[in-house]
Amino acid sequence: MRIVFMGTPEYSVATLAALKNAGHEICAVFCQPDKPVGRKQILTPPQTKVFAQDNNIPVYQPHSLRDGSALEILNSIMPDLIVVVAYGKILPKVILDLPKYGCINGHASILPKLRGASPIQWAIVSGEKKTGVTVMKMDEGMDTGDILSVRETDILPSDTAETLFDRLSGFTAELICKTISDIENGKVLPIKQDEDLATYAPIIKKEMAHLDFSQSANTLVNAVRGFYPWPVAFCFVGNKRLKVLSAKAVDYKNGTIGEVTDNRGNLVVACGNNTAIEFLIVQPEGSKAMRAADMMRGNPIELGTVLK
RNA sequence: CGCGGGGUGGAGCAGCUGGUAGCUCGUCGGGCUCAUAACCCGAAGGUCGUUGGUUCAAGUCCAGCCCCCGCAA
Repeated sequence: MRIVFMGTPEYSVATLAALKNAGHEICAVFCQPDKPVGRKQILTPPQTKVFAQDNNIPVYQPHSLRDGSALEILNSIMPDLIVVVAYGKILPKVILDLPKYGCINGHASILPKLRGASPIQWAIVSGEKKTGVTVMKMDEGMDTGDILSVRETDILPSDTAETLFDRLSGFTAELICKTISDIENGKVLPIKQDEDLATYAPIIKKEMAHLDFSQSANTLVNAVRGFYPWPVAFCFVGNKRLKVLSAKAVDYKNGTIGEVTDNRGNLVVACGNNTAIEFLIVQPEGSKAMRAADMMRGNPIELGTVLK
């Protein structure tokens, strides 16, 4: 099949590679423009662009899909299908309608749950027991298209957004390829989404990862897992930021909300509902990540200190 | 020139007013104990990021360079 692929980050690359390996003709890759990254603001190309260039696939990075030039390009390509995975832009109707088989999207949740930009993180943060990927026929709404196929996976206690990204990235690649062959064979059965069950996973802002110790320890642990490796859950010790990369719920002994109740060899903080959380891996401002016990050795936090 | 913290034995840190390095932990050996993130004794392990400078003498002052990190974007 003649396919145009739209996707930007590392997460999308697995699908792009799988499509190519499946023998499809990737006519073009669309991705976001190169962006300045990090402290040095080094202009960095998206991972899908790197892959495309390595494989001699034409790359387009339009700032907008609505100014006509993208449509012009697509018209000249006349793809059979457009595959979208984590592209980061809304496709206008004229583009949705252009390919013979329309546009399909791999979304990292079991729709209609967790529509939106950050379904993987929110699945963990909100304490879901399972999640998955959905391939849908795109329409004009945000992740509202008819469902073509689904694959589920359990969220393990050891999962973080990082591990889940990994797993779902692979699932998406497999499911997209399978769904495409089903489309070719006329075997797909589009299913409408139940609007009443829809939930949303908004784009994540750093402030959302600010730990609120009035919540219960399990909720906070979920935040730590879901916001890893970005933006990383954090709190403040005095006026110093402390990132929490790994934590677990432990038995509550005493202490008011946010109070350090154990600082001997480990770091335990009292949380809401008479729960307590132990920080395992932390990163003090200006330092690298380290075990909490190590930090306490060189920079102990006194018992009774209240973290915010 | 966006703001800021930092590079010291395996880990985390101290060493701010210059005179060859200290703390907590870990490691190794030994002891004590029913037992312990317990305690006691002993040991190994550091060209103090790098280059140059000031000085009788620099981890400690000065200049340049490299690297790591928080914020901001």
